[in-house]
Amino acid sequence: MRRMTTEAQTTRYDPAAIEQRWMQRWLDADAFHADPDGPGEPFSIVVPPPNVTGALHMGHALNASVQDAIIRARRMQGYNAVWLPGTDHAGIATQSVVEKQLRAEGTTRLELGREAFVARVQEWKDEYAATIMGQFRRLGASMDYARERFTMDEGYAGAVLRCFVHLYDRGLIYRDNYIVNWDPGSGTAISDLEVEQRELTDEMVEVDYPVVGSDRVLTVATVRPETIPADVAVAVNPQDERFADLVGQRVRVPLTGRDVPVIADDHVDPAFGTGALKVTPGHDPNDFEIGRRHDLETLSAIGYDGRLTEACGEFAGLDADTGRRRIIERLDELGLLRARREYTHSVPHSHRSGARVEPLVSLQWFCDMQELARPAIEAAEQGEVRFIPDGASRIFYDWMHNIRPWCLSRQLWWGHQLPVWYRGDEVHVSVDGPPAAEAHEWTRDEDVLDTWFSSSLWSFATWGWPEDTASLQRFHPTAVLSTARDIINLWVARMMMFAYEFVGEKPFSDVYVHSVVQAPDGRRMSKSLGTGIDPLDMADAHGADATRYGLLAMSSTQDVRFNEGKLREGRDLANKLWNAVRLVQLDAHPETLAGVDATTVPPLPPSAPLEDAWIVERTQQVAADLGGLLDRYDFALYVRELYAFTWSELCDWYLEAVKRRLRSEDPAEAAGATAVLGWVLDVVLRLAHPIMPHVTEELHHRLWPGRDGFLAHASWPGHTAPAPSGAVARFDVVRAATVQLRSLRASAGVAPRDVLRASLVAEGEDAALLAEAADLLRDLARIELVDDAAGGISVPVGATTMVVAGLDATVLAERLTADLEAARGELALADRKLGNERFVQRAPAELVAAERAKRDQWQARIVELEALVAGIGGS
RNA sequence: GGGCCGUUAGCUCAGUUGGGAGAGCACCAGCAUCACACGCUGGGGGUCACUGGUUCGAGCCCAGUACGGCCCA
Repeated sequence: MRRMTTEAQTTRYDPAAIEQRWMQRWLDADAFHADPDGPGEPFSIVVPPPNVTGALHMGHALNASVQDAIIRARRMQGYNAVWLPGTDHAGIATQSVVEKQLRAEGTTRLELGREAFVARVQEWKDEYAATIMGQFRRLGASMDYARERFTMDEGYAGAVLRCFVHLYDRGLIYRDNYIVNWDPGSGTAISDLEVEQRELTDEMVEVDYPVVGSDRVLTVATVRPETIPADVAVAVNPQDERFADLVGQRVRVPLTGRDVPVIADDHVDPAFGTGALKVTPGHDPNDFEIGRRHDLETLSAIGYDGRLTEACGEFAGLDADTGRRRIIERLDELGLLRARREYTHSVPHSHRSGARVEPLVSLQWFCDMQELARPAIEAAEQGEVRFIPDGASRIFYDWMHNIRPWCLSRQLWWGHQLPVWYRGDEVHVSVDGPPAAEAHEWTRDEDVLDTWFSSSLWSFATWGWPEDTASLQRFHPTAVLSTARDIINLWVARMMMFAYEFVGEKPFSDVYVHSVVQAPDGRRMSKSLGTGIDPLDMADAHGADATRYGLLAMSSTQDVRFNEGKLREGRDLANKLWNAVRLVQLDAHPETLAGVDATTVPPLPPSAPLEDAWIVERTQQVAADLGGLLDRYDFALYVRELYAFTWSELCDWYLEAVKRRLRSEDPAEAAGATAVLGWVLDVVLRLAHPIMPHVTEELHHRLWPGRDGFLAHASWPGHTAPAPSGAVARFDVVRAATVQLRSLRASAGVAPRDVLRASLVAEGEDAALLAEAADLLRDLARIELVDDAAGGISVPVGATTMVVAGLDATVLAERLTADLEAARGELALADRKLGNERFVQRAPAELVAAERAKRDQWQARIVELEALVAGIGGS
């Protein structure tokens, strides 16, 4: 790898040029390709395939950041790491957007015909899949792009049909009549997911149903009188004494002359309406269930065109709204209308067309799920598949324990057409269809499979199943699936069921459920409300690294509000690293720098400067911490510790402390400083790389132009936390003293550039330590230690006392008096606690002892401060 | 209507097994200090939603209330 530039860096990091250039280099070098025969333990991730409907949103960007952080770290750790990309055909959603496009062009899919329409959607898919992959690359996602899959590509489509046939042969897939969400706007059935509830004000009417063989009437409340012609029963609650004697009798359905039974069913709420419910299994999902329980027939009053059917007699052909008004008028004329009033309720509408959903019964293919669910439930219970955070498993169990048959067929053209053919009453199910000789006699089922059916094969079909490929052998099961909570049941659970059924093993070991990124107002980001924020815009504004950093910093086990400030924090951190490297480039000892290696802790002689011993120990500690946080999927803490260490320890303290030696005339001193500083930066860049791959790769090559290969392939600095050597505690004493002295100077109004003379008067460990650290005090606190600071004032610094010249006595007295007040407050607190007998008796002994020590320390401190204040006052 | 989660500084959020609250941003004051003004130094700011309980001790455990969000019906 050649050095990219020889001139000094600019003072501000500009991600725009650098990010795109590195992704191109990685791709040109095939840096993210993993071969099944490659070295290392396999570690694989399959991306949750985004819908080809549109572009990536903030949730995708967060998930990509999570997966890339994981896969990059594992790659550096020596695993044979592979991240497989791909997209989902998203049947209903994609068909809808293309149909909308056709409408704008003045045509429809029906005019186009199935073949031409599918070709048209394919064009859309090609365009959007390319866009999506480009967006992943823009974010720095280290996917094995040559492995890109699509849920309808040739091999995958074959796998899908094979699964269907297998489940059919096992008797788990069957055909049945069922009520579906019919969207009259687009002329198809739609899934529950495509339905949204809207509040509407309709009219609730009460209608008399005469009881047969009696002069009584049963009054029924309904908002859909136009479905009366399809009534097959009237239901009351079994506990409802008002109607107990009517159960088992028959009533006459108005307008039709048909008699139907009065039945008792728990579903009926006695407090709702009149307490009597007209049962119309053909037009209401709840009624459909009641119909099944009571073995009722299904009639149809509304057709697929949204108009009243022949069953409605004189009203046939009217649209539902007109029909409703006319039927109410007629009921009124007949004297059967008892009441009418406004009624506000939720009404299902098509998310796509906006039309009011018409529940209708039709013939659908179903899959029985109970048997498939069992191994998946056991896997979760036995910890073979783990959910992180653990709470996500409850969503899984709730659904799996109450699993219902899955309606597989969709009345769409975009998707996997069912491998089902009909000839009269005969049904043929196979991957290849009926024998060629009689092919013309058979008609293929028009419907396609629910998109989630094909998604359920994603963990294994992407590696080439049903072929027994090397990749499948090596990379399945995958290591972790990172996904959103709302598709745990739709997708994750089904992947588990299918993996056990078809490949006999789990699809993944861990399921990491990431946060939902909400809009800044705390609600879900919404396109229609205009609260969506495009992650690619953020990458353009702040850099992809900053966007990744920000999203991971926001991530949590809770849902989170989007906070652009966190992205700016990432941008600032990138800039901080950039400038730390700049300092090294300007000042470091070149030959020494070239010899640095992150995986080898630099040896420190016993005489090594305190700051070196401190930063080396802290760096190992942080490397160990971060490794653990990654294993626990705690990305927010990872990012926070990385930031805090880089900024508040490495840059604020170590760089400031080491500058003097770095620029020393003495080559040995400069080399010693470079060896440690270079090593720390090498480690930090590696630890930051999974979060901020571009800037770290760039800086790595700027610092070490002689090194071969990418930082993306460099070894992980997997240091274990060293036993405390005391260096950290000792440096902390110097650090605390520095802060105290700076604070004193500031409150005394001493100009920052003025160097104050000071002498140490006290004995003891800390005094000796500060004496040794004279250089640090001068550089960091601008305090020059001298033997005798004539005319100085005594001030407490940590556990010792210094005489500092050049401080204003009055200001200092105010300051010390404030300290004294605070100390008295602390003493009072400790006294109160120790005065509580029950605390002394019941609290752990070491805690009581600690409290006593605290009290003694504050007491001594007060005595000292009182003396100092008196001394100043007297001078 | 059912379930899950949240409420901590002006804002966005941390807070591991209960032992006297932290970060970033924002704010105030100072600094053109030779890596960085996307910076440096110092500083102010919290009745941990509310009520009650358990405990020597509660942001943390328990019960209830209010408000907000998400999922399901």
